[in-house]
Amino acid sequence: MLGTNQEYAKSYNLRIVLEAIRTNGPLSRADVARATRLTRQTISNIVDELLSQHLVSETGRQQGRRGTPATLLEFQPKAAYSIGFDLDQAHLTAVLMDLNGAVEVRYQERLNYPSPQESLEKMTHLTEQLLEQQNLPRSKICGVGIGVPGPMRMLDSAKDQRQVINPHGFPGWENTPIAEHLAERLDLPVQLENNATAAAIGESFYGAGQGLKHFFYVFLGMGLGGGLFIQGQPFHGLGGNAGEIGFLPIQNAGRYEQLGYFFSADMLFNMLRAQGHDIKQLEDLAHLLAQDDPDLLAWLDQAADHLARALLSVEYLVDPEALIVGGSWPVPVLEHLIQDLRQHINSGRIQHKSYAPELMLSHAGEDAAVLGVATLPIYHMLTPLHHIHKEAAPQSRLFTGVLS
Amino acid sequence: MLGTNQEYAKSYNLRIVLEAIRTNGPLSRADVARATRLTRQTISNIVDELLSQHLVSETGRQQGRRGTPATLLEFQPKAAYSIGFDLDQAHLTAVLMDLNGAVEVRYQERLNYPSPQESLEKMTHLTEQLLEQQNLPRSKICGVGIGVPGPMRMLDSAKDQRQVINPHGFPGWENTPIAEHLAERLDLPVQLENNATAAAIGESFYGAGQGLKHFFYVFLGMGLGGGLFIQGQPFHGLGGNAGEIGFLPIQNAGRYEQLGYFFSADMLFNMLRAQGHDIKQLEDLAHLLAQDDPDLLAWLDQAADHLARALLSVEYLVDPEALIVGGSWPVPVLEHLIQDLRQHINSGRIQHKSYAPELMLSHAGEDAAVLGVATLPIYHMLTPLHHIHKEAAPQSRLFTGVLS
DNA sequence: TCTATTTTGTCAATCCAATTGTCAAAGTCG
DNA sequence: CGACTTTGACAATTGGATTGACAAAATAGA
Repeated sequence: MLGTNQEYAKSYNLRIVLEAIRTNGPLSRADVARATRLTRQTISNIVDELLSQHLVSETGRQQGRRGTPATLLEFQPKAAYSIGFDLDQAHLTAVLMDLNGAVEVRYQERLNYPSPQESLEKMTHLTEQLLEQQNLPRSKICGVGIGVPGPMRMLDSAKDQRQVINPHGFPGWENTPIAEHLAERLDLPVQLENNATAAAIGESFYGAGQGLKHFFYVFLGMGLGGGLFIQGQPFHGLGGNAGEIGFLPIQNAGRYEQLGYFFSADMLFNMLRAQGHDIKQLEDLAHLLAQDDPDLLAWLDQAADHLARALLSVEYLVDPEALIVGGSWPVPVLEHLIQDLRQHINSGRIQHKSYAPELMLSHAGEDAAVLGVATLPIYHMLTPLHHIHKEAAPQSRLFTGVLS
Repeated sequence: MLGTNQEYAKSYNLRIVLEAIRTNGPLSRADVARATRLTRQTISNIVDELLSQHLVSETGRQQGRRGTPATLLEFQPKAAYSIGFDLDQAHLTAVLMDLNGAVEVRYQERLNYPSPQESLEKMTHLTEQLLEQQNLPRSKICGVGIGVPGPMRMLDSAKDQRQVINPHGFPGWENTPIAEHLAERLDLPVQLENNATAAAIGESFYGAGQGLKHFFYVFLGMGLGGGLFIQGQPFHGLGGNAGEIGFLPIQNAGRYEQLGYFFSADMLFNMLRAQGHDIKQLEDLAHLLAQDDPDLLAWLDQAADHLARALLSVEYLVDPEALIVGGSWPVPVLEHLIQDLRQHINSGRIQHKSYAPELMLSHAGEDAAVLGVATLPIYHMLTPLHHIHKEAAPQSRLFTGVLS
């Protein structure tokens, strides 16, 4: 229960102005003033600060209308960069992206259940290498995001601090404060998030979720994850497990089973191998689908049936604008699943509803997780503060003078 | 995407200070300053305004510690009153309550599917009568809340304007702008809410939900309703139907059925009457339960089984702190249902979780709906603004000078 | 008992960001 | 070409939080 003051109001306005230019730009100062209901003078002052930080630039003038031609302001995506690392049981994927989400460098390495220590080494080394290769000063990196599979534990709900716990089928990672360790080594702010939520954040910032207030994100990787977006913000719930539909108990043949059970890639691989298929990784599923393999199709259909029921619950409980399906599955397989899902959901939706959430495919493609993870520091730096009281200060390394 | 300024920051601080005193009072100015991280001087100024509006009063001094004895400030619940009307197919219930939620007058009348016109007449008349009886000037009424069963439609999501649509089994009420009509007649601000959400708001403000950030409220009346609280605020979703679990499709014997079907009081009454019981209204169920009536027990158990699955979905999707069960059922029947629910939920929760939401009974008792409805205007008047931008102005009639 | 210390709440002055008002510049409309 | 619009900056004002100082009133400890 904290009060606020001018300073916090200012940092709020700063972010609002920057966000307006970023998402609707190019805009003139007068445009921004109208959009935010602040005065032109106020916007002028704020824009001066943004210009001096090179977060926006003046690009051209708008002619054709009456009056003085307006000076157009544009967001400068190369003002800073972000690094994302996505870790799972079999890969380390890294990405360097600019503030617009454009990938400058992508790197991927196959791993075999890496330990936290090993991962830490690799991430440290990769970061230094990236900075050198791209000739970027450390001060231009606004932060590092790490994505891990599986649930997190809320350590300090005020600070939104979280830790990895019990990542499903990923031994050695229990209770590892990996973000703190990497932050110390790199002297950069590091954010940790489970890769499903990170993908949802990425989708909301750059992808299909742009502009949506409420949506649910289904993340398909080696398992099943989910992320819930409410009021334009990721929602974690009490313990940080909101949206984790992988653990959802559903009734199957009379007894309860976790929904994630029907989406275990390991189990699918074993089943397919037993049928004589040569399957090593998720990418291989695209081949099988192209051949209309009946085993895969049957598995997909059953999975869709169960998932559809969970999504119906989401629809009626949360009443969202969209259900977005993404993850590291090959895109054709995702598309097939979405078709299946659509059928199952429609047959379950009895009530004649005047509207229904849209079921759509993630824009990010198979790299949804890394892209999401890399947006974490950007999101924290740029997103408008939703609470303007005295604690809502963001921890962005860059532009602390401006955006804090 | 709106900016903010000093004025909005001030109205925010005003509410924060009042809320601190209301919920944690009595407090000294210095206490409030520490709690809000504002300066003592700022608090002094704000408190002066609250004193002049009689929203708080100075009550005694705190001795025993070092230093000047602190002047204690206390919330003044009689500074204003609120009127609530709960309408359903068979009743009109009215309540006059003070800002602490204490009921001054309660009135109930049995009705038989009243039309909007008839209800409007009755509510207008009752309001005038209440004011006269209690000798209250109109200016002391901060607003009127109306509760109706069934779903609403979001008319203007920015202004949170909503209308009744298709109330289940309540003909003549489709698309009725009842709130606007009553507001015009009474010249008072009127808020409309479905009674399940209203009950949840009441519970969060005065009852078991006090202090909880995220909870789900199950409302049992003539049908099944629900309300979702997120970040301490009622959450409506895109179309205003979030939490409406009555429409949730669940699988039963191979085909989908709406969850509300298993909670239809009309169908229960018919069934019990066919068994020879004399049942007219919900209150009569208490008798049957006291006799351990097997028909009722079986019905309750089946209902609990289905509801438990929905609540499991809530648990895993939203990760709330509590699930609260309330409504207009007799309290003993609610208690029995909760016992049943607890068993069913525990048997479904496979994952070994380190914590689980608490399943609890509403504090409000059988009047949960009216009490919740009457808190609507109070909630809107007192609750801290969550968005401090230029549109978040509250429409409270009273104290507009202060709290807007 | 007396002094040092702590704490409260107010007064006065300052600070800071948004607002108001004005105006020159630069275009379009008729 | 003159009337009108629109932009963006300058200057002065406003309003609310902050800072610093202080008197008053209590307790702790000698």
